[in-house]
Amino acid sequence: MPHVKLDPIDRKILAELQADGRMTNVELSRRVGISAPPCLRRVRTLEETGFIQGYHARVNARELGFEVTVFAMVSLRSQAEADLVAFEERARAWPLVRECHMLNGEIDFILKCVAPDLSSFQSFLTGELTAAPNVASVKTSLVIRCAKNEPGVPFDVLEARAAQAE
Amino acid sequence: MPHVKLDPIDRKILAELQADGRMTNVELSRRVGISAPPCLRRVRTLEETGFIQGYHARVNARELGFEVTVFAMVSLRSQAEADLVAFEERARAWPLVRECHMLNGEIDFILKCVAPDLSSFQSFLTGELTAAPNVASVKTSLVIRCAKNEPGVPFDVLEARAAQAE
DNA sequence: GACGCAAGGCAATAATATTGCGCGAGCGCG
DNA sequence: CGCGCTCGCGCAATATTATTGCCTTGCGTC
Repeated sequence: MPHVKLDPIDRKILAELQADGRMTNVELSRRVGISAPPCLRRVRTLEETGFIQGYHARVNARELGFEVTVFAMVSLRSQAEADLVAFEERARAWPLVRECHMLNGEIDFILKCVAPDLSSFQSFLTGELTAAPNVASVKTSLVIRCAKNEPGVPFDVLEARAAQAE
Repeated sequence: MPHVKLDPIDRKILAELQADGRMTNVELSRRVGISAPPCLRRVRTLEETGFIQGYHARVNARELGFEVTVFAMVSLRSQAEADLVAFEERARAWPLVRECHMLNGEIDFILKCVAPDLSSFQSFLTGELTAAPNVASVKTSLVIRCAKNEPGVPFDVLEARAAQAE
């Protein structure tokens, strides 16, 4: 059931919309080489089947006053499934936490956080995160600068693999 | 120059477009409470001033065959600026690396990587990353599961601060 | 070769984006 | 106070785009 086969046109559509989510359907159809109506039908299908999960504007966090990005490495006391889930739910409820990934190894979770400034992050850290139940230790690293930020999928790698599959 | 003042309508526009980047301008104007033409003019201004940096479709990496996400913590031998920049440029060129952040503390960089499977990640790890000049050590953590992934800005926090500023 | 499906294109229509223009509110100054 | 300026809104007209219906084509099967 997983991995319904996509043809090269579908992959091109995904690549184009990942790069520019507001491209008009006319422009998109031109780029992928078919006319507008079937192109739109493909896009709708990709949305319905979950290949496209949504569209978002990327906003400039710094300009909006979120000067600080921090990665927090969290270790828990108990790794029982119920405790892991409890922590995940807590993480989802914290607005400053934008991502929460469960990891293997020493560290149980890595959180990507944003905050207006260092002091508001620190009050979150001491008042909420380290104070949360079952949290054993938290190590934080401040982001000095961001050299690359391209969430999504490397479509060039995908195409290379698709060519292989021939 | 930074931090031009945005009014509540602008912030609402940003919040709505962050949540749904393909919303039509008429729907957006309805939600923020003004008519379509001035709403579109505001959006254009937000784009030109860099508050909106782009629009992107969020695609399902797993469905596309990228089963593996890994965080790699990289330490360099030299932290001279030229060497940091050299590493950043290398990171930008690796397709599997989707994010590269420079950190304070022990670890110099954290990379967020995706790969079709573990073996292709490991070949990247041993063949490219640890083999790169100036790389002293790399510690990797496999993502078991993702509990939260909402890149962007918490607009509820932003509104709370804006209310404070009154 | 006939049938049926899947996918595309064309043409018409509906919806949306975009532009031009006039209006009224807020503001600084005489 | 009142003039005149500016800014941002809304309305109306137009251009562009999205969407639908329908026909055609290619292809695999029987």
